[in-house]
Amino acid sequence: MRYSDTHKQETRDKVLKAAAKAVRAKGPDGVGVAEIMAEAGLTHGGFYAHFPNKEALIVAAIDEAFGQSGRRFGRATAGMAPAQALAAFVDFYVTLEHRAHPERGCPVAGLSSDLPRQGAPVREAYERGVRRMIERIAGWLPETTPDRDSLAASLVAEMSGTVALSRAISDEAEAGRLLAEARDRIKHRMGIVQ
Amino acid sequence: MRYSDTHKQETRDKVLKAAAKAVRAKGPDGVGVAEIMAEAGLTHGGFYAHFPNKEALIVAAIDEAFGQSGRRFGRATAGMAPAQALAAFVDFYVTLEHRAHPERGCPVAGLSSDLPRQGAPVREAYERGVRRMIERIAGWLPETTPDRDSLAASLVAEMSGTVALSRAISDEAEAGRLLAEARDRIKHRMGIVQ
DNA sequence: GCATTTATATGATGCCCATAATATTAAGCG
DNA sequence: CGCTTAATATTATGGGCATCATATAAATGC
Repeated sequence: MRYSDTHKQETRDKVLKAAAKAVRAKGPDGVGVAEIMAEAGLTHGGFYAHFPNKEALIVAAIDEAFGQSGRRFGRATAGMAPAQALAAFVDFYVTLEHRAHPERGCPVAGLSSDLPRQGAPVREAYERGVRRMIERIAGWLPETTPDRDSLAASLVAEMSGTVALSRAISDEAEAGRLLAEARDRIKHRMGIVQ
Repeated sequence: MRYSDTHKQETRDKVLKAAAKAVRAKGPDGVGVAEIMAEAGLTHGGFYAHFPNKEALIVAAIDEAFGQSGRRFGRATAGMAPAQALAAFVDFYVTLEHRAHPERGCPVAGLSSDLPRQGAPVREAYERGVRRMIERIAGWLPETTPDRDSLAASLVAEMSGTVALSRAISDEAEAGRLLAEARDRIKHRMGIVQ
């Protein structure tokens, strides 16, 4: 059927958003084409009209996932001075909310161990996203900070590692304490002594 | 065929070791029973004489993997005073060598994003291992440290997060710099200012 | 040295997956 | 208004997987 000019684009977008969610929830290999299409309200047959193969979808989904969580963090820190933005970022990232929702969370926290096993195109998409995240944080650090990129990478490692670790702790209250203490330590390390 | 009394035990052990390796290399869902049995020099049929099902093998493999890397770290820090052991641990963990070999590395760095998707028994095995690792590190921290367990957890998060992050950086030299800088920062944070 | 026993092998079943070929459907042009 | 065309659905194919039933083989006890 010949749909409106924008229809295919809209469908592609729905598929992509479903994939970005599913990929974070179940990992690139844990999710199926048919499942994603169903989530988007379609059947699996039409998939290849939108993407050449599953890997291309995963690449696009990783980009989309980084884009989504980037925008989300952007909103949480909009209009703030660098130091405030940093603190707000930590308070937004290192939380029980983030622990509970990998499907809409940061791919670095949710996909770190899956990615090394993926093919080169997927790994490259992930690496691009990681770099963007490190640069964003580096930009918030005082210009006088020695080795800003290195500190930013270290902060990304600690924040994502903390959220990942908190997901291994089954007791929610205990995980909450772990996250709260980590927030304090991280902000302290950033030079934000509150 | 009736083998010597210890033969079945030995076979189980070979299967388990193959699984501990494979699970870290490919993730719990990325590895197949047949593949593991082949790695152990057997065919898939005999598997169910050793384990009731795949999940039971994964549980045992996670325990074994934590045990292995625990012993490995134990050897790297044997006979050292706590402060030296801590430093040696960091120098052993946060390395290109560890980045390059997930299959014999720490499960916290290599399986963090896979685990939340596993069934309860597997998650419990992982949680036990994580706790043992945190306790080991806490035991090395000075007794005067306030909140030793919390600092230990924070260090585990940063170390495992750093190794995981370094696996996303394709350029080895750049990954090497990231790891070297992280080692310094982590030891500094532990109070080991070298 | 043969029968019993038990570890491992072979082969089968049923399910899920990615991909592809073909069929169906309806929007909008003529 | 009906034909063309493009978007999506249906169905097919081939492979991989966990699990299980059955077959084979060899070491020990008699």
